[in-house]
Amino acid sequence: MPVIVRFAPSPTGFLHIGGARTALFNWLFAQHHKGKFLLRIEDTDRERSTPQSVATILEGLKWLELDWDGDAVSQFERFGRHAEVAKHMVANGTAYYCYASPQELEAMRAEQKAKGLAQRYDGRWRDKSPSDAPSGVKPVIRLKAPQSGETVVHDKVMGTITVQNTQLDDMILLRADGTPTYMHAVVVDDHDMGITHVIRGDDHMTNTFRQVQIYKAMGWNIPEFAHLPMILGPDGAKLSKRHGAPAVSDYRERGYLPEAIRNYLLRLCWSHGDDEIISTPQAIDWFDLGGIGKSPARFDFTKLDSVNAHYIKQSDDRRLAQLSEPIIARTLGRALSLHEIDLLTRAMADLKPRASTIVEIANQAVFYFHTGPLPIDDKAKKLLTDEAKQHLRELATRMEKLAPDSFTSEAVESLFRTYAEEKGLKLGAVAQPFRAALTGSTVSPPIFGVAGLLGKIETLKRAAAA
RNA sequence: GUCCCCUUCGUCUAGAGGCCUAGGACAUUACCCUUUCACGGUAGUAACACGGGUUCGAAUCCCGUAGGGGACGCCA
Repeated sequence: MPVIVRFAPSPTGFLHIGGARTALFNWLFAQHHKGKFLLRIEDTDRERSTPQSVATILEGLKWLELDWDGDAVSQFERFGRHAEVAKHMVANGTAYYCYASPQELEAMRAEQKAKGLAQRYDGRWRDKSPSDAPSGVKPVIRLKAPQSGETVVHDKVMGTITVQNTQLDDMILLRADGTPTYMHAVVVDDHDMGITHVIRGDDHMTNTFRQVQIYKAMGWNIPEFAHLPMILGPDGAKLSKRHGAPAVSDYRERGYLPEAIRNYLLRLCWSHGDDEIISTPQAIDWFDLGGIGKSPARFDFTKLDSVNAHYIKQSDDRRLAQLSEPIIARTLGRALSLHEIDLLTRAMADLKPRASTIVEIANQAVFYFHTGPLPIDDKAKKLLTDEAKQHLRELATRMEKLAPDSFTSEAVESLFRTYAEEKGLKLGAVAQPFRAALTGSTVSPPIFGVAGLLGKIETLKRAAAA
């Protein structure tokens, strides 16, 4: 039987990084088994669902390159089918109408809480006959859940878990307005979509018992379940806005590469021996439910940085230039010319080993593109002593003699080395002021490479301005 | 409160009763490389939550305790 999985976000906000992990695992599982990865938007909550959220979520998935099969299914649009199934359950005796008002139920729960009891629906309409129905009240449909025995779930991650049926109440399947509850809609949709494996966050773990009861009431096949442990913030609390970057789009803005996010997320709660850097094709080949751990993982931004740094080093220079250009443009207040983008691309070999995000690359690259006076930071200014400037002037005279065509990093370097040797100086004594003059900073890519890239005219201009 | 789940270095994890003197990665410390910062290389610090069992032998199996997370909506 072919594998069919789904990712089922509710469109009430952005794509959460935890949701991205769930999507990734589903996608990987489908790829591994050459099955299908479907997308279903759980938008039955009309109050909170928005089209913008749907768009944001789809955009996030696309950015992560987690392509789904077919069109995204809107759960809300299937409400007729949900009602049909609920009514069928009433007809076959596994569900019933309940006329209790929300206020009445709230009072019931308050009383249970006051008595220190578990808060559960007490089944007050379970055995009443339809003739007892008050007129003018729209009923909800509730599941007639088994009141004895136990419900067992064989989870692919958590193992076999059991709950006593006395712990579960008669949940609502269909609201008074005829729309389905989440619990009901998930089961009907998963069944109709032919979902074979339900892979989701373990906040749904205890819901699974109730969902299994619906499958059983309808006599449907129960899919396999795999519940993924939560992703926690660095402090061990549930990952949220407070931790800085809950949304997938945050990572994009901060200069992370999608393949790095995928690799990092994969390694949270899943492992393949000691392997850390795992390419996507390799991940597809290796991914299995058995490799998923049971305990929740904390999100570690530092480790993400190092994974990202790895993928940046591997990345194509042209792509990196394209990705960093908009950030440089924002700093400069103008777009880069094609010629400048070409320069940026050629600088990338020196830029990328010293950056862990695209944003860092961009920040380190800005100095190449200053056309006006170069801003020089305080540390760099201290390097430009009178003595250093004197050396720079002499060196400039020597550099003047190089033809523009032979103004290469090698040529400039050997010129500097010769000069330092003649004067009995350490290379750093002339290279550092040179760096300050060309980049305005004490930290930069190798300075002779910078000079070569900048070219004779710009290099001498900056040296003279210092 | 009731129920369900989880617990190995600071963090992510390897580990399926003897291969464990508990391995790897990130972080961290020292050194090497070096024109700066990085990259890279070498070495080091650092963990089986606690208490009982079972067993010749337990990080691994069982039972408690503690801590953490989740669920208990006409939200998803």
